[in-house]
Amino acid sequence: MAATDSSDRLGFLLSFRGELTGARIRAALGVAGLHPRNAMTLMQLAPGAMSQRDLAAALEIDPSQLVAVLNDLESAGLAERRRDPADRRRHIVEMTQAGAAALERVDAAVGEAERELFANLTAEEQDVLRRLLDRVVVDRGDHDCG
Amino acid sequence: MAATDSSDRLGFLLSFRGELTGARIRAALGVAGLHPRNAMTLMQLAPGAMSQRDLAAALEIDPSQLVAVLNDLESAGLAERRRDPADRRRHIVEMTQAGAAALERVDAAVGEAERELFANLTAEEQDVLRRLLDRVVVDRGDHDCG
DNA sequence: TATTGTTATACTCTATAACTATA
DNA sequence: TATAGTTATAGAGTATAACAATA
Repeated sequence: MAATDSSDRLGFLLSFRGELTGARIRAALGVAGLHPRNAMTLMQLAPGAMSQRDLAAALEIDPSQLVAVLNDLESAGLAERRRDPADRRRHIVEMTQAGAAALERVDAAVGEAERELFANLTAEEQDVLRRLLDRVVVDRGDHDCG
Repeated sequence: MAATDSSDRLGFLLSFRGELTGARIRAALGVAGLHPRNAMTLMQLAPGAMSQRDLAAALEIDPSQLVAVLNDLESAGLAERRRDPADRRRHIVEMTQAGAAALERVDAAVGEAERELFANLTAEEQDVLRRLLDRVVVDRGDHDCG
Protein backbone atom coordinates (compact mmCIF):
# COMPACT_ATOMS: atom_id res chain seq x y z
CA MET A 1 0.00 0.00 0.00
CA ALA A 2 1.12 3.50 -0.73
CA ALA A 3 2.30 5.87 1.94
CA THR A 4 -0.22 8.61 2.57
CA ASP A 5 2.35 11.30 3.12
CA SER A 6 5.76 11.59 1.51
CA SER A 7 7.24 12.19 4.94
CA ASP A 8 6.27 8.64 5.85
CA ARG A 9 8.68 7.33 3.25
CA LEU A 10 12.18 6.48 4.39
CA GLY A 11 13.58 7.36 0.98
CA PHE A 12 12.19 10.86 1.16
CA LEU A 13 13.42 11.23 4.72
CA LEU A 14 16.94 10.20 3.76
CA SER A 15 16.89 12.41 0.69
CA PHE A 16 15.61 15.50 2.56
CA ARG A 17 17.86 15.09 5.58
CA GLY A 18 20.79 14.48 3.27
CA GLU A 19 20.03 17.65 1.36
CA LEU A 20 19.82 19.79 4.49
CA THR A 21 22.96 18.15 5.85
CA GLY A 22 24.71 18.97 2.59
CA ALA A 23 23.62 22.59 2.85
CA ARG A 24 25.06 22.80 6.37
CA ILE A 25 28.32 21.19 5.23
CA ARG A 26 28.60 23.52 2.24
CA ALA A 27 28.15 26.51 4.52
CA ALA A 28 31.04 25.20 6.61
CA LEU A 29 33.14 24.60 3.50
CA GLY A 30 32.70 28.28 2.68
CA VAL A 31 34.18 29.45 5.97
CA ALA A 32 37.45 30.56 4.34
CA GLY A 33 35.59 32.60 1.73
CA LEU A 34 35.91 29.79 -0.79
CA HIS A 35 33.24 28.35 -3.00
CA PRO A 36 32.32 24.96 -1.49
CA ARG A 37 33.61 23.22 -4.59
CA ASN A 38 36.94 24.99 -4.27
CA ALA A 39 37.21 23.92 -0.64
CA MET A 40 36.39 20.33 -1.65
CA THR A 41 39.21 20.55 -4.16
CA LEU A 42 41.63 21.61 -1.44
CA MET A 43 40.52 18.64 0.66
CA GLN A 44 41.17 16.36 -2.27
CA LEU A 45 44.66 17.82 -2.70
CA ALA A 46 45.58 17.35 0.96
CA PRO A 47 47.27 13.95 0.59
CA GLY A 48 49.53 15.24 -2.19
CA ALA A 49 49.85 16.55 -5.73
CA MET A 50 47.96 14.95 -8.57
CA SER A 51 47.18 15.52 -12.22
CA GLN A 52 44.32 17.77 -13.20
CA ARG A 53 42.52 14.91 -14.88
CA ASP A 54 42.78 12.60 -11.88
CA LEU A 55 41.65 15.46 -9.67
CA ALA A 56 38.53 15.96 -11.77
CA ALA A 57 37.80 12.24 -11.59
CA ALA A 58 38.27 12.20 -7.81
CA LEU A 59 35.93 15.16 -7.41
CA GLU A 60 33.51 13.65 -9.90
CA ILE A 61 33.27 16.90 -11.82
CA ASP A 62 33.90 17.59 -15.50
CA PRO A 63 37.49 18.55 -16.34
CA SER A 64 36.19 21.73 -17.92
CA GLN A 65 34.60 22.76 -14.64
CA LEU A 66 37.83 22.14 -12.76
CA VAL A 67 39.54 24.81 -14.86
CA ALA A 68 37.58 27.61 -13.20
CA VAL A 69 38.10 26.08 -9.76
CA LEU A 70 41.87 25.95 -10.21
CA ASN A 71 41.93 29.45 -11.68
CA ASP A 72 40.27 30.64 -8.48
CA LEU A 73 42.55 28.68 -6.17
CA GLU A 74 45.66 29.70 -8.07
CA SER A 75 44.81 33.41 -8.15
CA ALA A 76 44.13 33.19 -4.41
CA GLY A 77 47.54 31.59 -3.93
CA LEU A 78 46.07 28.41 -2.47
CA ALA A 79 47.15 25.97 -5.17
CA GLU A 80 49.57 25.81 -8.08
CA ARG A 81 49.60 24.19 -11.51
CA ARG A 82 52.82 23.13 -13.18
CA ARG A 83 53.53 21.17 -16.33
CA ASP A 84 54.43 17.53 -15.92
CA PRO A 85 57.95 17.25 -17.43
CA ALA A 86 57.25 13.61 -18.31
CA ASP A 87 54.14 14.51 -20.32
CA ARG A 88 53.82 18.16 -21.17
CA ARG A 89 50.09 17.84 -21.79
CA ARG A 90 49.50 17.24 -18.12
CA HIS A 91 49.24 19.68 -15.25
CA ILE A 92 50.41 18.64 -11.80
CA VAL A 93 48.26 20.38 -9.22
CA GLU A 94 49.56 21.00 -5.73
CA MET A 95 48.33 22.83 -2.67
CA THR A 96 50.43 25.72 -1.39
CA GLN A 97 51.25 26.45 2.24
CA ALA A 98 48.53 29.09 2.24
CA GLY A 99 46.19 26.48 0.83
CA ALA A 100 47.04 24.11 3.67
CA ALA A 101 46.33 26.87 6.17
CA ALA A 102 42.96 27.58 4.55
CA LEU A 103 42.19 23.87 4.55
CA GLU A 104 42.82 23.71 8.29
CA ARG A 105 40.16 26.34 8.84
CA VAL A 106 37.79 24.52 6.51
CA ASP A 107 38.38 21.21 8.31
CA ALA A 108 37.68 22.83 11.65
CA ALA A 109 34.45 24.38 10.37
CA VAL A 110 33.27 21.10 8.88
CA GLY A 111 34.07 19.33 12.13
CA GLU A 112 32.04 21.88 14.04
CA ALA A 113 29.14 21.48 11.59
CA GLU A 114 29.18 17.73 12.12
CA ARG A 115 29.22 18.13 15.88
CA GLU A 116 26.10 20.26 15.57
CA LEU A 117 24.37 17.93 13.13
CA PHE A 118 24.91 14.85 15.25
CA ALA A 119 24.78 16.46 18.69
CA ASN A 120 21.72 14.40 19.63
CA LEU A 121 23.40 11.10 18.78
CA THR A 122 25.87 9.22 20.95
CA ALA A 123 29.12 8.04 19.40
CA GLU A 124 27.64 4.57 19.26
CA GLU A 125 24.52 5.79 17.52
CA GLN A 126 26.61 7.70 15.02
CA ASP A 127 28.43 4.47 14.29
CA VAL A 128 25.14 2.63 13.78
CA LEU A 129 23.98 5.39 11.43
CA ARG A 130 27.19 5.14 9.45
CA ARG A 131 26.89 1.38 9.06
CA LEU A 132 23.25 1.59 8.01
CA LEU A 133 23.96 4.33 5.45
CA ASP A 134 26.79 2.21 4.07
CA ARG A 135 24.28 -0.53 3.32
CA VAL A 136 21.84 1.64 1.42
CA VAL A 137 21.89 0.59 -2.21
CA VAL A 138 22.92 3.53 -4.31
CA ASP A 139 23.89 2.01 -7.62
CA ARG A 140 24.84 4.61 -10.19
CA GLY A 141 22.76 3.00 -12.93
CA ASP A 142 20.28 5.41 -14.40
CA HIS A 143 16.65 4.83 -13.67
CA ASP A 144 15.39 7.54 -15.98
CA CYS A 145 11.88 6.89 -17.11
CA GLY A 146 10.24 8.35 -20.19
CA MET B 1 41.38 16.11 14.87
CA ALA B 2 40.49 16.44 11.23
CA ALA B 3 39.37 13.51 9.14
CA THR B 4 41.93 12.58 6.52
CA ASP B 5 39.39 11.74 3.87
CA SER B 6 36.01 13.33 3.34
CA SER B 7 34.46 9.87 3.11
CA ASP B 8 35.42 9.35 6.77
CA ARG B 9 33.02 12.10 7.75
CA LEU B 10 29.51 11.10 8.68
CA GLY B 11 28.16 14.42 7.41
CA PHE B 12 29.57 13.81 3.96
CA LEU B 13 28.31 10.24 3.99
CA LEU B 14 24.79 11.35 4.86
CA SER B 15 24.90 14.15 2.31
CA PHE B 16 26.17 11.94 -0.52
CA ARG B 17 23.88 8.99 0.19
CA GLY B 18 20.99 11.40 0.51
CA GLU B 19 21.81 12.92 -2.84
CA LEU B 20 21.97 9.56 -4.61
CA THR B 21 18.82 8.42 -2.87
CA GLY B 22 17.14 11.61 -4.05
CA ALA B 23 18.24 10.91 -7.61
CA ARG B 24 16.74 7.41 -7.44
CA ILE B 25 13.50 8.75 -6.00
CA ARG B 26 13.29 11.47 -8.65
CA ALA B 27 13.73 8.87 -11.37
CA ALA B 28 10.79 6.97 -9.87
CA LEU B 29 8.73 10.15 -9.64
CA GLY B 30 9.23 10.55 -13.37
CA VAL B 31 7.72 7.18 -14.20
CA ALA B 32 4.48 8.71 -15.52
CA GLY B 33 6.37 11.07 -17.81
CA LEU B 34 6.06 13.87 -15.29
CA HIS B 35 8.74 16.19 -14.07
CA PRO B 36 9.62 15.06 -10.52
CA ARG B 37 8.34 18.35 -9.14
CA ASN B 38 5.03 17.88 -10.90
CA ALA B 39 4.70 14.39 -9.44
CA MET B 40 5.51 15.76 -5.98
CA THR B 41 2.72 18.27 -6.50
CA LEU B 42 0.28 15.47 -7.27
CA MET B 43 1.35 13.70 -4.08
CA GLN B 44 0.69 16.87 -2.13
CA LEU B 45 -2.78 17.18 -3.66
CA ALA B 46 -3.75 13.60 -2.81
CA PRO B 47 -5.48 14.36 0.53
CA GLY B 48 -7.67 17.01 -1.09
CA ALA B 49 -7.94 20.38 -2.79
CA MET B 50 -6.04 23.37 -1.47
CA SER B 51 -5.21 26.92 -2.43
CA GLN B 52 -2.33 27.60 -4.77
CA ARG B 53 -0.53 29.57 -2.10
CA ASP B 54 -0.82 26.85 0.54
CA LEU B 55 0.29 24.33 -2.04
CA ALA B 56 3.43 26.33 -2.75
CA ALA B 57 4.15 26.56 0.96
CA ALA B 58 3.63 22.82 1.42
CA LEU B 59 5.99 22.05 -1.47
CA GLU B 60 8.45 24.66 -0.22
CA ILE B 61 8.73 26.22 -3.65
CA ASP B 62 8.15 29.79 -4.74
CA PRO B 63 4.56 30.57 -5.83
CA SER B 64 5.94 31.77 -9.15
CA GLN B 65 7.48 28.35 -9.80
CA LEU B 66 4.24 26.61 -9.00
CA VAL B 67 2.56 28.41 -11.90
CA ALA B 68 4.50 26.43 -14.49
CA VAL B 69 3.94 23.19 -12.59
CA LEU B 70 0.18 23.69 -12.55
CA ASN B 71 0.15 24.77 -16.19
CA ASP B 72 1.78 21.43 -17.02
CA LEU B 73 -0.54 19.41 -14.82
CA GLU B 74 -3.61 21.22 -16.09
CA SER B 75 -2.74 20.89 -19.76
CA ALA B 76 -2.08 17.19 -19.13
CA GLY B 77 -5.52 16.92 -17.53
CA LEU B 78 -4.10 15.79 -14.19
CA ALA B 79 -5.18 18.76 -12.07
CA GLU B 80 -7.54 21.71 -12.27
CA ARG B 81 -7.58 25.27 -11.03
CA ARG B 82 -10.77 27.08 -10.21
CA ARG B 83 -11.48 30.43 -8.61
CA ASP B 84 -12.41 30.46 -4.96
CA PRO B 85 -15.90 32.04 -4.91
CA ALA B 86 -15.23 33.33 -1.41
CA ASP B 87 -12.11 35.22 -2.51
CA ARG B 88 -11.74 35.60 -6.22
CA ARG B 89 -8.01 36.22 -5.93
CA ARG B 90 -7.45 32.64 -4.88
CA HIS B 91 -7.19 29.49 -6.94
CA ILE B 92 -8.42 26.21 -5.54
CA VAL B 93 -6.28 23.41 -6.95
CA GLU B 94 -7.61 19.90 -7.20
CA MET B 95 -6.42 16.65 -8.67
CA THR B 96 -8.50 15.07 -11.44
CA GLN B 97 -9.35 11.41 -11.76
CA ALA B 98 -6.61 11.08 -14.36
CA GLY B 99 -4.27 12.73 -11.89
CA ALA B 100 -5.18 10.19 -9.24
CA ALA B 101 -4.46 7.41 -11.71
CA ALA B 102 -1.08 8.89 -12.56
CA LEU B 103 -0.34 9.28 -8.88
CA GLU B 104 -0.99 5.61 -8.32
CA ARG B 105 1.66 4.73 -10.85
CA VAL B 106 4.04 7.21 -9.25
CA ASP B 107 3.41 5.81 -5.79
CA ALA B 108 4.08 2.30 -7.01
CA ALA B 109 7.32 3.36 -8.66
CA VAL B 110 8.51 5.19 -5.56
CA GLY B 111 7.65 2.17 -3.44
CA GLU B 112 9.69 -0.02 -5.76
CA ALA B 113 12.60 2.42 -5.60
CA GLU B 114 12.51 2.31 -1.80
CA ARG B 115 12.44 -1.47 -1.80
CA GLU B 116 15.59 -1.41 -3.92
CA LEU B 117 17.32 1.25 -1.85
CA PHE B 118 16.73 -0.51 1.45
CA ALA B 119 16.82 -4.10 0.24
CA ASN B 120 19.84 -4.83 2.43
CA LEU B 121 18.15 -3.62 5.59
CA THR B 122 15.62 -5.53 7.68
CA ALA B 123 12.37 -3.81 8.63
CA GLU B 124 13.82 -3.30 12.09
CA GLU B 125 16.99 -1.74 10.70
CA GLN B 126 14.93 0.56 8.51
CA ASP B 127 13.10 1.66 11.60
CA VAL B 128 16.38 2.33 13.41
CA LEU B 129 17.59 4.35 10.43
CA ARG B 130 14.40 6.37 10.40
CA ARG B 131 14.68 7.18 14.11
CA LEU B 132 18.33 8.17 13.82
CA LEU B 133 17.67 10.41 10.81
CA ASP B 134 14.85 12.05 12.72
CA ARG B 135 17.33 13.07 15.39
CA VAL B 136 19.83 14.70 13.05
CA VAL B 137 19.81 18.42 13.68
CA VAL B 138 18.83 20.20 10.52
CA ASP B 139 17.86 23.67 11.62
CA ARG B 140 16.99 25.94 8.74
CA GLY B 141 19.09 28.83 10.08
CA ASP B 142 21.62 30.00 7.57
CA HIS B 143 25.22 29.27 8.30
CA ASP B 144 26.57 31.23 5.37
CA CYS B 145 30.08 32.37 5.97
CA GLY B 146 31.84 35.22 4.23
C1' DT C 1 44.91 9.51 -34.13
C1' DA C 2 44.26 10.05 -29.07
C1' DT C 3 44.71 12.75 -24.86
C1' DT C 4 45.10 17.05 -21.69
C1' DG C 5 43.59 21.12 -20.66
C1' DT C 6 40.91 25.20 -22.26
C1' DT C 7 37.21 27.94 -24.15
C1' DA C 8 32.60 28.77 -25.82
C1' DT C 9 27.84 27.78 -25.94
C1' DA C 10 23.47 26.45 -24.55
C1' DC C 11 20.27 24.69 -21.39
C1' DT C 12 18.21 24.13 -16.81
C1' DC C 13 17.14 26.01 -12.18
C1' DT C 14 16.25 29.34 -9.26
C1' DA C 15 15.62 33.89 -7.20
C1' DT C 16 13.76 38.34 -7.74
C1' DA C 17 10.90 41.84 -8.85
C1' DA C 18 7.37 43.99 -11.55
C1' DC C 19 2.56 43.52 -12.98
C1' DT C 20 -2.92 42.36 -12.71
C1' DA C 21 -6.89 41.57 -10.39
C1' DT C 22 -9.02 41.33 -6.46
C1' DA C 23 -9.74 42.50 -1.45
C1' DT D 1 -2.74 49.38 1.06
C1' DA D 2 -2.18 44.42 0.99
C1' DT D 3 -2.65 39.81 -1.11
C1' DA D 4 -2.96 35.85 -4.91
C1' DG D 5 -1.41 34.68 -8.92
C1' DT D 6 1.31 35.67 -13.13
C1' DT D 7 5.04 37.13 -16.06
C1' DA D 8 9.71 38.60 -17.18
C1' DT D 9 14.46 38.87 -16.29
C1' DA D 10 18.82 37.80 -14.61
C1' DG D 11 22.06 34.82 -12.25
C1' DA D 12 24.15 30.44 -10.99
C1' DG D 13 25.06 25.84 -12.24
C1' DT D 14 25.88 22.29 -15.54
C1' DA D 15 26.52 19.63 -19.79
C1' DT D 16 28.35 19.58 -24.30
C1' DA D 17 31.22 20.23 -27.94
C1' DA D 18 34.84 22.55 -30.39
C1' DC D 19 39.71 23.89 -30.00
C1' DA D 20 45.10 24.08 -29.27
C1' DA D 21 49.03 21.72 -27.64
C1' DT D 22 51.25 17.51 -27.02
C1' DA D 23 51.84 12.57 -27.34
